[in-house]
Amino acid sequence: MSILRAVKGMNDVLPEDIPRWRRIEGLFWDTVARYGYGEVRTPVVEPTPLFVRSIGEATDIVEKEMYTFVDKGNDTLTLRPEGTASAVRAYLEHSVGGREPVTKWAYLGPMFRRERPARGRYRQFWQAGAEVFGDPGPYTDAEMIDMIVSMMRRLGVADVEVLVNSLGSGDTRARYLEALVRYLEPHEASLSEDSRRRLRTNPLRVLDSKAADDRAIAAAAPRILDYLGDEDRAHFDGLCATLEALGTPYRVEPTLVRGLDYYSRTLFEVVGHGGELGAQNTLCGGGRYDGLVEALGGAATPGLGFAIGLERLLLVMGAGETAPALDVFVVYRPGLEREASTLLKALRDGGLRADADLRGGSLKSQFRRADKSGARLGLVIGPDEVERAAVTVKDLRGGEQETLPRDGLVPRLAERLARETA
RNA sequence: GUGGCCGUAGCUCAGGGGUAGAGCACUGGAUUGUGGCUCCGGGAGUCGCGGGUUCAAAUCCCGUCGGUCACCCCA
Repeated sequence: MSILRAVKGMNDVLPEDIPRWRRIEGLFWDTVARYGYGEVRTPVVEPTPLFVRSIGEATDIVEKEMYTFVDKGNDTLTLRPEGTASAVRAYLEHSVGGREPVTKWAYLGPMFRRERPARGRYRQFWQAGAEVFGDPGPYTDAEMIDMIVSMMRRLGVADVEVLVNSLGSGDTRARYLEALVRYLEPHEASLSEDSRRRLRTNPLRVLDSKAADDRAIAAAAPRILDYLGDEDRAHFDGLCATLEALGTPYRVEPTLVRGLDYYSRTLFEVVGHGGELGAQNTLCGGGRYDGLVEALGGAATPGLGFAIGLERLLLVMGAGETAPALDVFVVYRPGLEREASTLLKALRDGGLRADADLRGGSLKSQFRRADKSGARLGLVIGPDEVERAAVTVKDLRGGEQETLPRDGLVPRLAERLARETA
Protein backbone atom coordinates (compact mmCIF):
# COMPACT_ATOMS: atom_id res chain seq x y z
CA MET A 1 0.00 0.00 0.00
CA SER A 2 1.63 3.18 -1.17
CA ILE A 3 1.92 5.97 1.38
CA LEU A 4 1.66 8.49 -1.44
CA ARG A 5 -1.83 7.45 -2.41
CA ALA A 6 -5.08 8.16 -0.65
CA VAL A 7 -6.93 5.06 0.48
CA LYS A 8 -9.08 3.57 -2.28
CA GLY A 9 -12.42 5.27 -2.58
CA MET A 10 -11.34 8.21 -0.39
CA ASN A 11 -10.56 11.61 -1.89
CA ASP A 12 -8.76 14.87 -1.30
CA VAL A 13 -10.57 18.09 -2.04
CA LEU A 14 -8.09 20.71 -3.24
CA PRO A 15 -8.53 24.49 -2.79
CA GLU A 16 -9.81 25.01 -6.33
CA ASP A 17 -12.78 22.75 -5.60
CA ILE A 18 -13.55 24.12 -2.17
CA PRO A 19 -15.79 26.98 -3.34
CA ARG A 20 -18.31 24.48 -4.72
CA TRP A 21 -18.31 22.55 -1.46
CA ARG A 22 -18.71 25.74 0.54
CA ARG A 23 -21.66 26.69 -1.60
CA ILE A 24 -23.45 23.46 -0.76
CA GLU A 25 -22.55 23.64 2.90
CA GLY A 26 -23.55 27.26 3.19
CA LEU A 27 -26.86 26.69 1.49
CA PHE A 28 -27.54 23.61 3.61
CA TRP A 29 -26.95 25.42 6.88
CA ASP A 30 -28.90 28.42 5.73
CA THR A 31 -31.82 26.22 4.72
CA VAL A 32 -32.03 24.11 7.87
CA ALA A 33 -31.71 27.26 9.97
CA ARG A 34 -34.77 28.66 8.22
CA TYR A 35 -36.66 25.54 9.29
CA GLY A 36 -35.56 25.65 12.89
CA TYR A 37 -32.90 22.95 13.03
CA GLY A 38 -29.85 23.14 15.27
CA GLU A 39 -26.53 21.59 14.36
CA VAL A 40 -25.34 18.45 16.09
CA ARG A 41 -21.84 17.01 15.86
CA THR A 42 -21.22 13.43 16.86
CA PRO A 43 -18.07 11.27 16.67
CA VAL A 44 -17.29 9.45 13.43
CA VAL A 45 -16.79 6.20 15.34
CA GLU A 46 -19.36 4.43 17.46
CA PRO A 47 -19.60 1.04 19.14
CA THR A 48 -20.34 -1.49 16.41
CA PRO A 49 -23.52 -2.84 18.02
CA LEU A 50 -25.16 0.59 17.72
CA PHE A 51 -25.17 0.26 13.95
CA VAL A 52 -26.02 -3.43 13.95
CA ARG A 53 -29.07 -2.86 16.11
CA SER A 54 -30.33 0.26 14.37
CA ILE A 55 -29.59 -0.38 10.72
CA GLY A 56 -30.39 -4.07 10.96
CA GLU A 57 -28.54 -7.36 11.00
CA ALA A 58 -29.62 -8.46 7.53
CA THR A 59 -28.88 -5.24 5.67
CA ASP A 60 -26.10 -4.90 3.12
CA ILE A 61 -24.52 -2.14 5.16
CA VAL A 62 -24.12 -4.30 8.23
CA GLU A 63 -23.46 -7.54 6.41
CA LYS A 64 -20.60 -6.37 4.25
CA GLU A 65 -19.94 -2.65 4.15
CA MET A 66 -18.85 -1.50 7.61
CA TYR A 67 -15.35 -0.39 8.52
CA THR A 68 -15.08 -2.26 11.78
CA PHE A 69 -11.95 -2.59 13.90
CA VAL A 70 -10.85 -3.56 17.38
CA ASP A 71 -9.06 -0.77 19.21
CA LYS A 72 -6.25 -1.13 21.72
CA GLY A 73 -8.72 -1.38 24.58
CA ASN A 74 -10.35 -4.36 22.84
CA ASP A 75 -13.53 -2.47 22.02
CA THR A 76 -15.14 -3.22 18.68
CA LEU A 77 -15.75 0.08 16.92
CA THR A 78 -17.12 1.06 13.53
CA LEU A 79 -16.68 4.12 11.33
CA ARG A 80 -20.20 5.46 10.96
CA PRO A 81 -21.89 4.32 7.73
CA GLU A 82 -24.75 6.80 8.17
CA GLY A 83 -25.84 9.51 10.55
CA THR A 84 -29.14 8.51 12.12
CA ALA A 85 -27.85 5.90 14.54
CA SER A 86 -25.40 8.35 16.10
CA ALA A 87 -28.03 11.05 16.34
CA VAL A 88 -30.41 8.73 18.15
CA ARG A 89 -27.61 7.62 20.46
CA ALA A 90 -26.77 11.24 21.32
CA TYR A 91 -30.45 12.09 21.74
CA LEU A 92 -30.80 9.31 24.30
CA GLU A 93 -27.43 9.76 25.98
CA HIS A 94 -28.19 13.39 26.76
CA SER A 95 -31.83 12.77 27.68
CA VAL A 96 -32.89 15.37 25.17
CA GLY A 97 -36.39 13.94 24.95
CA GLY A 98 -36.96 14.77 28.58
CA ARG A 99 -36.13 18.43 28.09
CA GLU A 100 -38.12 19.23 24.97
CA PRO A 101 -41.04 17.61 23.19
CA VAL A 102 -39.71 18.04 19.67
CA THR A 103 -36.04 18.04 18.67
CA LYS A 104 -34.75 19.10 15.27
CA TRP A 105 -31.12 18.34 14.52
CA ALA A 106 -29.01 18.75 11.40
CA TYR A 107 -25.55 17.42 10.69
CA LEU A 108 -22.94 17.41 7.95
CA GLY A 109 -19.91 15.17 7.78
CA PRO A 110 -18.14 12.16 6.33
CA MET A 111 -19.61 8.65 6.35
CA PHE A 112 -17.82 5.40 5.58
CA ARG A 113 -18.90 2.33 3.64
CA ARG A 114 -16.62 -0.29 2.16
CA GLU A 115 -18.19 -0.75 -1.23
CA ARG A 116 -16.69 -0.96 -4.68
CA PRO A 117 -16.14 2.70 -5.60
CA ALA A 118 -17.64 4.24 -8.69
CA ARG A 119 -18.56 7.72 -9.82
CA GLY A 120 -20.75 9.22 -7.12
CA ARG A 121 -20.03 6.38 -4.72
CA TYR A 122 -17.04 6.53 -2.43
CA ARG A 123 -15.81 4.75 0.67
CA GLN A 124 -15.57 8.02 2.52
CA PHE A 125 -18.42 10.20 1.35
CA TRP A 126 -20.14 13.26 2.72
CA GLN A 127 -23.69 13.50 3.87
CA ALA A 128 -25.76 16.42 5.03
CA GLY A 129 -28.82 15.30 6.91
CA ALA A 130 -31.36 16.12 9.55
CA GLU A 131 -33.50 14.33 12.14
CA VAL A 132 -36.74 15.25 13.88
CA PHE A 133 -37.55 13.50 17.15
CA GLY A 134 -40.93 13.63 18.84
CA ASP A 135 -43.18 14.66 15.97
CA PRO A 136 -45.41 11.89 14.59
CA GLY A 137 -46.17 13.71 11.36
CA PRO A 138 -47.37 13.71 8.68
CA TYR A 139 -47.06 17.48 8.28
CA THR A 140 -43.41 17.48 9.31
CA ASP A 141 -42.74 14.69 6.83
CA ALA A 142 -44.07 16.86 4.02
CA GLU A 143 -42.25 19.91 5.29
CA MET A 144 -38.97 18.00 5.32
CA ILE A 145 -39.40 16.83 1.74
CA ASP A 146 -40.30 20.33 0.67
CA MET A 147 -37.26 21.72 2.45
CA ILE A 148 -34.97 19.33 0.56
CA VAL A 149 -36.50 20.15 -2.79
CA SER A 150 -36.29 23.89 -2.29
CA MET A 151 -32.68 23.61 -1.20
CA MET A 152 -31.83 21.67 -4.34
CA ARG A 153 -33.58 24.25 -6.42
CA ARG A 154 -31.53 26.99 -4.85
CA LEU A 155 -28.40 25.03 -5.75
CA GLY A 156 -29.43 24.92 -9.37
CA VAL A 157 -30.40 21.26 -9.33
CA ALA A 158 -33.58 21.36 -11.35
CA ASP A 159 -34.08 17.92 -12.82
CA VAL A 160 -35.09 15.94 -9.76
CA GLU A 161 -37.96 13.67 -8.88
CA VAL A 162 -39.41 12.96 -5.45
CA LEU A 163 -40.50 9.39 -4.80
CA VAL A 164 -42.64 8.61 -1.79
CA ASN A 165 -44.08 5.46 -0.30
CA SER A 166 -45.36 4.18 3.00
CA LEU A 167 -44.11 1.07 4.71
CA GLY A 168 -46.91 1.17 7.25
CA SER A 169 -46.27 0.17 10.79
CA GLY A 170 -46.93 -2.67 13.25
CA ASP A 171 -49.97 -4.63 12.10
CA THR A 172 -49.89 -3.31 8.58
CA ARG A 173 -46.36 -4.51 8.12
CA ALA A 174 -47.04 -7.95 9.55
CA ARG A 175 -50.12 -8.51 7.41
CA TYR A 176 -48.37 -7.24 4.32
CA LEU A 177 -45.23 -9.33 4.81
CA GLU A 178 -47.37 -12.40 5.12
CA ALA A 179 -49.18 -11.58 1.87
CA LEU A 180 -45.94 -10.73 0.11
CA VAL A 181 -44.23 -13.96 1.07
CA ARG A 182 -47.34 -15.90 0.08
CA TYR A 183 -47.19 -14.23 -3.32
CA LEU A 184 -43.44 -14.62 -3.82
CA GLU A 185 -43.02 -18.21 -2.77
CA PRO A 186 -44.58 -19.72 -5.90
CA HIS A 187 -42.20 -17.60 -7.95
CA GLU A 188 -39.17 -18.55 -5.92
CA ALA A 189 -37.54 -20.59 -8.67
CA SER A 190 -37.62 -17.60 -11.04
CA LEU A 191 -36.08 -15.17 -8.58
CA SER A 192 -32.44 -14.16 -8.57
CA GLU A 193 -30.17 -15.75 -6.01
CA ASP A 194 -30.09 -12.59 -3.91
CA SER A 195 -33.84 -12.29 -3.95
CA ARG A 196 -34.30 -15.92 -2.94
CA ARG A 197 -32.11 -15.28 0.06
CA ARG A 198 -33.97 -12.08 0.90
CA LEU A 199 -37.26 -13.90 0.67
CA ARG A 200 -36.15 -15.54 3.92
CA THR A 201 -34.22 -12.75 5.59
CA ASN A 202 -35.90 -9.52 4.45
CA PRO A 203 -38.72 -10.07 1.95
CA LEU A 204 -39.40 -6.36 1.46
CA ARG A 205 -36.05 -5.98 -0.23
CA VAL A 206 -37.12 -8.29 -3.05
CA LEU A 207 -39.25 -5.39 -4.26
CA ASP A 208 -36.13 -3.32 -4.50
CA SER A 209 -34.27 -5.67 -6.85
CA LYS A 210 -33.16 -4.24 -10.18
CA ALA A 211 -32.84 -7.65 -11.88
CA ALA A 212 -35.21 -7.77 -14.85
CA ASP A 213 -36.97 -11.00 -13.88
CA ASP A 214 -37.33 -9.87 -10.29
CA ARG A 215 -38.80 -6.59 -11.39
CA ALA A 216 -41.47 -8.29 -13.41
CA ILE A 217 -42.40 -10.41 -10.42
CA ALA A 218 -42.25 -7.42 -8.07
CA ALA A 219 -44.43 -5.35 -10.35
CA ALA A 220 -47.31 -7.79 -9.92
CA ALA A 221 -46.75 -8.25 -6.18
CA PRO A 222 -49.32 -7.08 -3.70
CA ARG A 223 -48.77 -3.43 -2.80
CA ILE A 224 -48.23 -2.36 0.71
CA LEU A 225 -50.32 0.74 0.12
CA ASP A 226 -53.32 -1.56 -0.31
CA TYR A 227 -52.67 -3.07 3.11
CA LEU A 228 -52.33 0.11 5.13
CA GLY A 229 -54.43 0.14 8.28
CA ASP A 230 -56.64 3.15 9.00
CA GLU A 231 -54.01 5.12 10.88
CA ASP A 232 -51.23 4.37 8.44
CA ARG A 233 -53.58 5.24 5.60
CA ALA A 234 -54.50 8.57 7.20
CA HIS A 235 -50.84 9.33 7.76
CA PHE A 236 -49.92 8.67 4.16
CA ASP A 237 -52.91 10.61 2.83
CA GLY A 238 -51.96 13.50 5.10
CA LEU A 239 -48.43 13.48 3.71
CA CYS A 240 -49.63 13.53 0.11
CA ALA A 241 -52.23 16.24 0.77
CA THR A 242 -49.66 18.43 2.50
CA LEU A 243 -47.16 18.01 -0.30
CA GLU A 244 -49.85 19.10 -2.71
CA ALA A 245 -50.70 22.10 -0.56
CA LEU A 246 -47.02 23.08 -0.53
CA GLY A 247 -46.78 22.65 -4.27
CA THR A 248 -44.08 19.99 -4.03
CA PRO A 249 -44.22 17.62 -7.00
CA TYR A 250 -43.92 13.95 -6.02
CA ARG A 251 -44.66 10.50 -7.31
CA VAL A 252 -45.96 7.57 -5.30
CA GLU A 253 -43.61 4.65 -5.86
CA PRO A 254 -45.08 1.51 -4.26
CA THR A 255 -41.91 -0.56 -4.67
CA LEU A 256 -39.68 2.01 -2.94
CA VAL A 257 -38.18 0.15 0.01
CA ARG A 258 -34.63 1.27 0.89
CA GLY A 259 -31.95 -0.76 2.56
CA LEU A 260 -32.23 0.06 6.23
CA ASP A 261 -34.46 -1.88 8.55
CA TYR A 262 -35.53 0.94 10.82
CA TYR A 263 -37.97 2.67 8.50
CA SER A 264 -41.70 2.79 9.14
CA ARG A 265 -44.51 4.64 7.39
CA THR A 266 -43.09 7.49 5.31
CA LEU A 267 -40.27 6.66 2.98
CA PHE A 268 -38.88 9.00 0.35
CA GLU A 269 -36.09 9.44 -2.10
CA VAL A 270 -34.98 12.29 -4.32
CA VAL A 271 -33.44 11.09 -7.57
CA GLY A 272 -31.62 13.16 -10.14
CA HIS A 273 -31.51 12.63 -13.87
CA GLY A 274 -28.32 14.37 -14.93
CA GLY A 275 -26.09 12.24 -17.17
CA GLU A 276 -23.24 12.99 -14.77
CA LEU A 277 -24.82 10.78 -12.15
CA GLY A 278 -24.70 7.41 -13.86
CA ALA A 279 -26.32 4.60 -11.94
CA GLN A 280 -25.85 6.31 -8.57
CA ASN A 281 -28.69 8.74 -9.02
CA THR A 282 -30.17 8.83 -5.54
CA LEU A 283 -29.36 12.31 -4.29
CA CYS A 284 -31.23 12.03 -1.04
CA GLY A 285 -32.95 9.31 0.95
CA GLY A 286 -34.99 9.43 4.08
CA GLY A 287 -38.01 8.39 5.98
CA ARG A 288 -39.71 7.85 9.26
CA TYR A 289 -38.33 5.56 11.97
CA ASP A 290 -40.96 5.60 14.68
CA GLY A 291 -39.71 2.44 16.39
CA LEU A 292 -36.00 3.13 16.46
CA VAL A 293 -35.61 5.27 19.56
CA GLU A 294 -37.54 2.73 21.60
CA ALA A 295 -35.62 -0.17 20.07
CA LEU A 296 -32.38 1.42 21.25
CA GLY A 297 -33.66 1.71 24.79
CA GLY A 298 -35.45 5.05 24.92
CA ALA A 299 -39.07 5.96 25.48
CA ALA A 300 -41.33 5.44 22.47
CA THR A 301 -40.50 8.48 20.33
CA PRO A 302 -41.36 9.07 16.69
CA GLY A 303 -38.43 9.92 14.42
CA LEU A 304 -37.92 11.23 10.93
CA GLY A 305 -34.79 11.92 8.95
CA PHE A 306 -32.98 12.21 5.66
CA ALA A 307 -29.49 12.40 4.25
CA ILE A 308 -28.18 14.01 1.08
CA GLY A 309 -25.07 12.68 -0.68
CA LEU A 310 -22.84 15.68 -1.22
CA GLU A 311 -20.57 14.25 -3.90
CA ARG A 312 -23.63 13.41 -5.97
CA LEU A 313 -25.10 16.83 -5.48
CA LEU A 314 -21.80 18.25 -6.66
CA LEU A 315 -22.17 16.30 -9.91
CA VAL A 316 -25.50 17.86 -10.80
CA MET A 317 -25.47 21.30 -9.23
CA GLY A 318 -25.06 24.43 -11.36
CA ALA A 319 -21.60 25.90 -11.80
CA GLY A 320 -22.41 29.12 -9.99
CA GLU A 321 -19.87 31.89 -9.75
CA THR A 322 -16.93 31.99 -7.44
CA ALA A 323 -15.52 35.20 -6.02
CA PRO A 324 -11.77 35.70 -6.42
CA ALA A 325 -9.74 34.82 -3.37
CA LEU A 326 -7.91 38.15 -3.17
CA ASP A 327 -8.80 41.82 -3.17
CA VAL A 328 -5.37 43.28 -3.80
CA PHE A 329 -1.94 42.09 -4.90
CA VAL A 330 1.16 44.07 -3.97
CA VAL A 331 3.94 44.44 -6.52
CA TYR A 332 7.26 45.99 -5.55
CA ARG A 333 10.70 46.83 -6.89
CA PRO A 334 13.69 44.87 -5.57
CA GLY A 335 15.00 46.26 -2.31
CA LEU A 336 11.58 47.34 -1.08
CA GLU A 337 10.64 44.08 0.63
CA ARG A 338 10.21 45.82 3.97
CA GLU A 339 7.83 48.40 2.51
CA ALA A 340 5.87 45.63 0.81
CA SER A 341 5.57 43.67 4.04
CA THR A 342 4.38 46.62 6.08
CA LEU A 343 1.87 47.60 3.40
CA LEU A 344 0.55 44.02 3.31
CA LYS A 345 0.13 44.00 7.06
CA ALA A 346 -1.75 47.30 6.98
CA LEU A 347 -4.05 46.02 4.24
CA ARG A 348 -4.75 42.79 6.10
CA ASP A 349 -5.30 44.55 9.39
CA GLY A 350 -7.73 46.76 7.51
CA GLY A 351 -9.78 43.72 6.54
CA LEU A 352 -8.61 43.31 2.97
CA ARG A 353 -7.52 40.04 1.44
CA ALA A 354 -4.03 40.89 0.27
CA ASP A 355 -1.01 38.98 -0.98
CA ALA A 356 2.26 39.44 -2.83
CA ASP A 357 5.02 37.31 -4.27
CA LEU A 358 7.60 37.72 -1.54
CA ARG A 359 10.19 35.90 -3.59
CA GLY A 360 10.48 39.16 -5.51
CA GLY A 361 11.41 38.93 -9.17
CA SER A 362 10.80 41.31 -12.04
CA LEU A 363 7.79 43.59 -11.96
CA LYS A 364 6.57 41.77 -15.03
CA SER A 365 6.55 38.40 -13.32
CA GLN A 366 4.98 39.89 -10.20
CA PHE A 367 2.25 41.42 -12.31
CA ARG A 368 1.67 38.11 -13.99
CA ARG A 369 1.08 36.59 -10.60
CA ALA A 370 -1.16 39.48 -9.66
CA ASP A 371 -3.22 38.79 -12.75
CA LYS A 372 -3.50 35.06 -12.06
CA SER A 373 -4.47 35.66 -8.46
CA GLY A 374 -7.71 37.23 -9.64
CA ALA A 375 -7.15 40.21 -7.35
CA ARG A 376 -9.16 43.29 -8.18
CA LEU A 377 -6.35 45.78 -7.64
CA GLY A 378 -2.58 45.78 -8.06
CA LEU A 379 -0.63 48.03 -5.70
CA VAL A 380 2.78 49.16 -6.92
CA ILE A 381 5.61 50.30 -4.68
CA GLY A 382 8.77 51.63 -6.29
CA PRO A 383 11.35 54.26 -5.36
CA ASP A 384 9.07 57.01 -6.68
CA GLU A 385 6.20 55.95 -4.48
CA VAL A 386 8.43 55.59 -1.43
CA GLU A 387 9.83 59.06 -1.95
CA ARG A 388 6.35 60.58 -2.24
CA ALA A 389 4.88 58.44 0.58
CA ALA A 390 2.41 57.09 -1.96
CA VAL A 391 1.24 53.86 -3.61
CA THR A 392 0.24 53.38 -7.23
CA VAL A 393 -3.12 51.62 -7.50
CA LYS A 394 -3.90 49.79 -10.71
CA ASP A 395 -7.29 48.36 -11.63
CA LEU A 396 -6.45 44.90 -12.90
CA ARG A 397 -9.61 44.59 -14.97
CA GLY A 398 -9.51 47.85 -16.85
CA GLY A 399 -5.83 48.74 -16.57
CA GLU A 400 -6.11 52.37 -15.49
CA GLN A 401 -3.98 53.45 -12.55
CA GLU A 402 -3.42 56.39 -10.26
CA THR A 403 -0.99 57.23 -7.49
CA LEU A 404 -2.57 57.82 -4.10
CA PRO A 405 -1.08 59.01 -0.80
CA ARG A 406 -0.10 56.21 1.54
CA ASP A 407 -1.83 58.05 4.35
CA GLY A 408 -5.42 56.88 4.61
CA LEU A 409 -4.93 54.44 1.72
CA VAL A 410 -6.31 51.32 3.34
CA PRO A 411 -9.75 52.63 4.32
CA ARG A 412 -9.99 54.32 0.97
CA LEU A 413 -9.34 51.08 -0.88
CA ALA A 414 -11.68 49.13 1.39
CA GLU A 415 -14.43 51.59 0.62
CA ARG A 416 -13.76 51.47 -3.10
CA LEU A 417 -13.81 47.65 -3.17
CA ALA A 418 -17.00 47.53 -1.13
CA ARG A 419 -18.65 50.00 -3.48
CA GLU A 420 -17.62 48.07 -6.59
CA THR A 421 -18.82 44.70 -5.36
CA ALA A 422 -22.13 46.10 -4.18
C1' G B 1 -18.21 -8.95 -4.15
C1' U B 2 -18.68 -10.48 -10.02
C1' G B 3 -17.68 -9.04 -15.17
C1' G B 4 -16.02 -5.29 -19.13
C1' C B 5 -12.91 -1.08 -20.45
C1' C B 6 -8.85 2.31 -19.24
C1' G B 7 -3.78 3.86 -16.56
C1' U B 8 2.11 7.81 -21.10
C1' A B 9 4.29 15.38 -18.37
C1' G B 10 0.26 19.03 -13.45
C1' C B 11 -4.33 18.34 -17.14
C1' U B 12 -6.44 16.30 -22.00
C1' C B 13 -4.44 12.80 -25.02
C1' A B 14 -1.12 10.69 -29.47
C1' G B 15 2.58 6.80 -29.94
C1' G B 16 0.95 -0.72 -30.10
C1' G B 17 8.74 -4.16 -30.33
C1' G B 18 14.23 -0.16 -32.00
C1' U B 19 16.87 6.92 -28.48
C1' A B 20 9.50 9.36 -25.05
C1' G B 21 5.61 13.36 -28.17
C1' A B 22 1.60 17.42 -28.89
C1' G B 23 -1.89 21.02 -26.96
C1' C B 24 -3.03 23.44 -22.50
C1' A B 25 -0.74 24.64 -17.80
C1' C B 26 4.03 26.23 -15.44
C1' U B 27 8.43 29.29 -16.18
C1' G B 28 12.22 33.08 -18.50
C1' G B 29 12.55 36.79 -22.22
C1' A B 30 10.76 40.46 -26.39
C1' U B 31 15.91 47.73 -23.98
C1' U B 32 14.87 51.73 -18.75
C1' G B 33 8.93 50.43 -13.32
C1' U B 34 3.34 47.14 -15.44
C1' G B 35 -0.42 41.57 -16.12
C1' G B 36 -4.14 39.79 -19.88
C1' C B 37 -3.21 39.07 -26.57
C1' U B 38 1.05 37.70 -29.68
C1' C B 39 6.12 35.91 -30.63
C1' C B 40 10.77 33.36 -29.02
C1' G B 41 13.06 30.18 -25.35
C1' G B 42 13.09 26.70 -20.85
C1' G B 43 11.99 22.99 -17.12
C1' A B 44 9.24 18.88 -16.42
C1' G B 45 7.55 11.83 -17.35
C1' U B 46 10.45 5.39 -12.44
C1' C B 47 5.21 5.33 -19.69
C1' G B 48 0.65 3.06 -12.34
C1' C B 49 3.65 -0.93 -9.85
C1' G B 50 6.02 -6.04 -9.90
C1' G B 51 7.45 -10.10 -12.69
C1' G B 52 7.99 -12.67 -17.55
C1' U B 53 9.11 -13.14 -23.11
C1' U B 54 12.96 -10.72 -26.30
C1' C B 55 19.43 -8.77 -28.52
C1' A B 56 15.74 -4.82 -27.39
C1' A B 57 9.23 -3.64 -23.93
C1' A B 58 5.50 2.51 -23.11
C1' U B 59 4.32 -1.29 -26.87
C1' C B 60 3.54 -8.52 -26.09
C1' C B 61 2.14 -12.00 -21.63
C1' C B 62 0.93 -12.75 -16.26
C1' G B 63 -0.01 -10.61 -11.66
C1' U B 64 -1.15 -6.41 -8.80
C1' C B 65 -2.83 -1.44 -7.59
C1' G B 66 -5.93 2.60 -9.10
C1' G B 67 -9.94 4.66 -12.02
C1' U B 68 -14.39 3.86 -14.65
C1' C B 69 -18.92 1.30 -16.55
C1' A B 70 -22.57 -2.57 -15.76
C1' C B 71 -24.44 -5.85 -11.97
C1' C B 72 -25.23 -5.44 -6.70
C1' C B 73 -26.39 -1.66 -3.47
C1' C B 74 -27.00 3.05 -1.76
C1' A B 75 -26.04 9.02 -0.33
